[in-house]
Amino acid sequence: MSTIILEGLNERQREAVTAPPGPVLVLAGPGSGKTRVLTHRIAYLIGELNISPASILAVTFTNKAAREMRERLDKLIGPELAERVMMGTFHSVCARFLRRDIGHLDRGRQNPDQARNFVVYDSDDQLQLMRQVLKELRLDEKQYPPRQILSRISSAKNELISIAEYSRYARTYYEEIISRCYELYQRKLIANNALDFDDLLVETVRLFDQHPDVLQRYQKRYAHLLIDEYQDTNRAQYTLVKQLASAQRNLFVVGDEAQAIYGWRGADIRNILQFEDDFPDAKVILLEQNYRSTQPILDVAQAIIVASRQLKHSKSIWSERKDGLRVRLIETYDEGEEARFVADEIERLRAVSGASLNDFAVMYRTNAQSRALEEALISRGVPYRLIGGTRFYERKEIKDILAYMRLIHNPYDTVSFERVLNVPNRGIGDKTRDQLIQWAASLQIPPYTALQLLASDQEEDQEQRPAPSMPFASRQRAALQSFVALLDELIAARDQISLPELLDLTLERVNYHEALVREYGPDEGEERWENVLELRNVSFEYINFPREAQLPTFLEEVALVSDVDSLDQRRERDRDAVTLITLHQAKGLEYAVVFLVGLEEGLLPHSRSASEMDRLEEERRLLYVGVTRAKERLYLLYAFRRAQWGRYEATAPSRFLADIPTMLIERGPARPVEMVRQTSLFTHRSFGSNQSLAPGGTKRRGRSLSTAGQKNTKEQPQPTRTARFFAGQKVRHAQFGEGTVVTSRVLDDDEEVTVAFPGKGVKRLLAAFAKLEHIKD
DNA sequence: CCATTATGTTTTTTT
DNA sequence: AACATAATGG
Repeated sequence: MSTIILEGLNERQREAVTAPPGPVLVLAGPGSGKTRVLTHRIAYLIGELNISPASILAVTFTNKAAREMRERLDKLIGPELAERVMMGTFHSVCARFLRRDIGHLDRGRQNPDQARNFVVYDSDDQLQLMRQVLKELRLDEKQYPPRQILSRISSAKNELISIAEYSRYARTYYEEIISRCYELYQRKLIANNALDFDDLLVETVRLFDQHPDVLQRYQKRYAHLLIDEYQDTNRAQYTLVKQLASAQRNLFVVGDEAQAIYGWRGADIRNILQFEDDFPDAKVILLEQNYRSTQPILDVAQAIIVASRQLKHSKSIWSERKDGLRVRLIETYDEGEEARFVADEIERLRAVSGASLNDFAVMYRTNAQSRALEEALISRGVPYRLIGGTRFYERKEIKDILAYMRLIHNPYDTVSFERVLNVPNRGIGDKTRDQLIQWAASLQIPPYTALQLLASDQEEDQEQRPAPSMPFASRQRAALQSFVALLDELIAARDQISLPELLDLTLERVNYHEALVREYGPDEGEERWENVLELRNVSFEYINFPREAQLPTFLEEVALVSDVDSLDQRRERDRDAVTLITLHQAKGLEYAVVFLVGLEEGLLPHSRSASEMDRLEEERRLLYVGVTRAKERLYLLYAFRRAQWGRYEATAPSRFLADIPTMLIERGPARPVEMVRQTSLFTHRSFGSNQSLAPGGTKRRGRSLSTAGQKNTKEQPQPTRTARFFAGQKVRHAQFGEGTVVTSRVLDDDEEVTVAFPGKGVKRLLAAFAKLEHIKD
């Protein structure tokens, strides 16, 4: 056995890495060396079992994870072998399969070669297309918000529900409308030779389903599958995995149900919970040792997660780093003070410990929360990097140029066509555009073909009046003709020059720099131009591809690579800066110091998730993910009031905070006294004391966070029985010894008590059953 | 057709 | 508060 493959792995990790081929489920707690296990597993398959790297397919959730895995594998087995392993996200892997085989599907049957040149629509493109759909169906956008319809269609696709099925099961009028939109939307996608994100998965599943011979080929080719973040797979992804794995059953999946946070986009936690039902002979391995965080941080994480009701595999994570700083809980007046606290604390810690700014991250639920933080950091001159937000590839100027590129690649793409038609302003207004579309529709040809017709017609009978079927005044005609001339020139140049040259030619021909300055003024115009130049830089990375492959490859990667892992960020990596990031994006990352801000009702849990149990539990897991990102220090923050849509609203601390035993937390106004505002203290105290009555009418004071944690007005169901246990009380359990009550819930005939036992962890018990006893202080 | 103004909407999270 | 779309007037 080559030692390097197993070096530095613990017993469990080794067991996972060296498990015989066949179904394997690795339940990996946060920080338990999951990526390590995956990479070493691949190395083991190649190095020990002599499996060809080309027959291994590793699927990750983000491009970033894929890249990281590849880098680590490089070091382990060398780049020659590593690069032959197929790695990528579900979406990018499917895109590659379809690039090759989409011709087998009916949508591509007529012209397989053209079908393979499909473009991938991002959410913005989808929106534009849906607008076209609504317009055509004469539906009011107010009544049927395109986003909402898209989200319903997306859910349907994620569940592999076809148009036929959807319309068959449509029960309400609204569903009926959606099914009609679904149908036309899909027809338009095909007409534009486009696939949306969901289609990448759905069409691949369909391909495998309808063409067993094709499936068989892929099954043979990829004899060993490894899937990361299995808890976040949706129905389509799950089906795909089963299809590919069903022949050889060499399926190695890694996941953690406690970190499932993508239910809102169709991920189904049951996929991981039922793995053993799907593969009864599966080997199941638990990775519980955490190498990232100190025990005090893990205690808080554990307290949050055990209060959940849904988790099946009880994992309890632990660390050898028993001592560490207690987690701090900070209340501030508003988001401004919250941000200033964070900025000050970063500066303070940096001064005393000499830590690098890269060691700090601030995490939040919604992107909008980054603003206050940015302001505070800017005012102190602390460099930061904002992950997500308006992504690079979603910026208008970038999308405009990309739309030109896509149109050059595929002039029948109507979404790009309409986007670019009057960018920059060339005198083709809404009316002219609609006329063109109408006219094209009446001839049953794509707008681009209609334009070509217009242009050729001009040449043939010059001086003639426009044919009656062409409803354009001469000025409009001229504008349209010059547009099509431009487009045709660029298309003609496409295969003659390199991608960067093509980009430059486009920018020059549309005078884009000048247009930006004209539209946005010199300052913002230049800033946006910088972004365009950035895109130009990216284009140089494709210069070594064969000429005709440069543009398609570029477009593909741009469509599937989000900013989290974009080239933009790659260059950023060595910059010393604080990271601002959403909780979702933070999954898989780690930082020495983490600030979790905005831990308030309505934000975490988010108000749109509060109504349903499953979504609420997902919010809890999101907090769990955030907490477990921290290696050394963790700060939990909430504000007394927060501005939303330009208006301040009083807030209540997140209910999840009430699940953390007080003794695990250090509460702290770690700010100078003069910063504490009288109003804040006063109002807050009265706010809190209103709430200090427990449901049963007994006072619960001080020791529990839950005193501050309850919402004031909302209906608290009145229990029929009075609670015997309250937060902060000391209790004794026969097996676990002495502990402190965290929360208690009265059930029909018993009481469910959550108790923190020092050294034993946090347990949920039924009071009568567990024979809990009170202890006098 | 375009610039200005009025009005409405947004914020959940992402491949 | 910030941004996008719709309405209005030049």
